[in-house]
Amino acid sequence: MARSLRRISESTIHRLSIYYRALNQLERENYETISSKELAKREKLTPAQVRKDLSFFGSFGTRGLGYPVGELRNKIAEILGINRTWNVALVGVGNIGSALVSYKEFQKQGFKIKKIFDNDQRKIGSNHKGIVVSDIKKLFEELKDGEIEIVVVAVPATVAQIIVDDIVRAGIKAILNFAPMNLKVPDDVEVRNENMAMELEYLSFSLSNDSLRP
Amino acid sequence: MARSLRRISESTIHRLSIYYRALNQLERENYETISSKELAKREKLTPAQVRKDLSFFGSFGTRGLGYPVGELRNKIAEILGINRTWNVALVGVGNIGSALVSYKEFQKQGFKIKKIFDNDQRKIGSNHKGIVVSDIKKLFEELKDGEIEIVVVAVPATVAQIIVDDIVRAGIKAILNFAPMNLKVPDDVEVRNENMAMELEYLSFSLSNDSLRP
DNA sequence: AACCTGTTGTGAAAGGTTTCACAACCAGAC
DNA sequence: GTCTGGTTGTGAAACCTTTCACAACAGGTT
Repeated sequence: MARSLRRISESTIHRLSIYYRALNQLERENYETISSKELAKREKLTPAQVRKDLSFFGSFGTRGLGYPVGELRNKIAEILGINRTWNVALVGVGNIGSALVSYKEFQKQGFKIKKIFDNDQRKIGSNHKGIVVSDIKKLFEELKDGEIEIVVVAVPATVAQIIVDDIVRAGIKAILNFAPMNLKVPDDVEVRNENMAMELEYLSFSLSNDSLRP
Repeated sequence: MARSLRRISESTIHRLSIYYRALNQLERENYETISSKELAKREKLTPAQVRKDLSFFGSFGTRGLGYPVGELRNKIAEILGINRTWNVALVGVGNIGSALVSYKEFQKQGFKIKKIFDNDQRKIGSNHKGIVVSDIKKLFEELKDGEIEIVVVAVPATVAQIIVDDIVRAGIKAILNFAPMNLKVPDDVEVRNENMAMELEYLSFSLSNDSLRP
C-alpha cells in the first residue's frame, strides 16, 4: 500500500514515466513478467533503483519471478494519474502551439485539448482541429469554471507572466510552460518547463567542457 | 579560474542557464552589479546556491558589492559555450520539426539550423526557411564531415533509434531528442530529452497526489 | 585610521538520493 | 519435503547536493 507520508522525488516520478513506456513496449512483445534487472538494463538504470522506486508505492513483484507486466503497467498509470483523461487548454497558437494541437501523443495519452486562446485577431475565431480559437481576453472567464485542469502556455516570454497570473487567478493548479523563462506562481501551483533553449545550452556546455560533465 | 577536475552537476548547469537569462534581463534594466541575494530572490533560489554554483568556475564577484552584471553574463556565456554559434541539423519536419525551424529563440541563441532531413517524398526537396529538405537516406553521408555539431531528432518514436544509430555512427556527440523514448547511445554522446508526455505525466501525478509532491 | 555595513567564497553540516547487500521468499526439480 | 536458483523489498552505507555560517574583504563614514 502507498506510504502516505513519504515525499516522492522528482527523479522517481520521471522514472515512473520511463517504466510506464517500457512496460507498454514489453506488453507489445508479449512479456508476462519482467525482473528489475531486465527492466533496468533496457532503460540504462540499476535494478536497485527500479525496486526502490516501485517500493515507495507498494510491493508489486513476486520474489523469484519479477513483476507482472500488465498489472504493473496499470498500477503505474494509476499512480501517475493517467488512467483517465485530463482537460487541457492551450494558450498561444504560434509555431509551437499549432504543433501541439496536431501532436498525436497528447491525445493518445489522454490529454485532451478542449480550449485554445490567442491574442491575434487573425487567429481568433479560426478552427484548429475542431476547436475554435478564443480571444485571450476571455482566458480568466473561460478557465474559472474548473472544466480545464491543465494549461499549456506557448506564448512569447514577454507576455507569459501576465497570462500565467490570470491562469493562476482562475484556480488552475498545473501549467506546462514553453516560454523560455521562469514563471512566478504560488507554491500550490505546479509548473513544468519545456525549455528548449536550456537543453541546447546543456548540449553546448557538454560539447565545450567534455571533462566537466557529470 | 576553472577547477579542472571537479565534475559539475546537471542542476548547476541548468541554473547557469537561469542565471544567464536573469543577467540579460538585469542588463536591460541597467543594473551594473547584482548580489547573490537579489539574483536568488528573482529566480526563487537561495543566495548560497548562486554563490556555490558560480564558485565552481571561478570567483567573479566583489565582496560587499556583488557581481558585475555584464561581465558575469559574458563569463557564463563562455562557460556554457554559447558565446559562439553552433551548427544544427534537424531530422523530421512533421508538426514539431516545422515549428522548430521557425522558432526564433534558436537563432537568437546562436543555434543555426543548417540541414534538414525527412523520409517523406513530398517533403524532400521542399524549402523550409531557405533550407532544402534532404532525403533521410543521406543522413550519415551528410553528417560525417563534421560541419554539424548538434542534431535535433523530431521523428516518431518507432524510427528514432534507427536514425540515432546513424547519427552516432557519423560522429555526432550531442542530440536533442523530441521522440517520447529513451535513446540508446554510447557514453560519449550526450542526449537531452524534450519529452512533453513526461512533463504532462508529472503534472498529472502532481494533481492526483497532492500530498506526495516533493 | 578605525569602524561599520554589505557581500563574497568556502569549509563543514545537513539533507537527499542512489547503491549495496542480504534476509525473505517463490517456483520448480528431485 | 528439501534443495537450488532467482528475485524482491528494504535497512544501512555511500555518495551527492544544498544549506549554513563565518572569515575575509571592499568601500564608505567619521
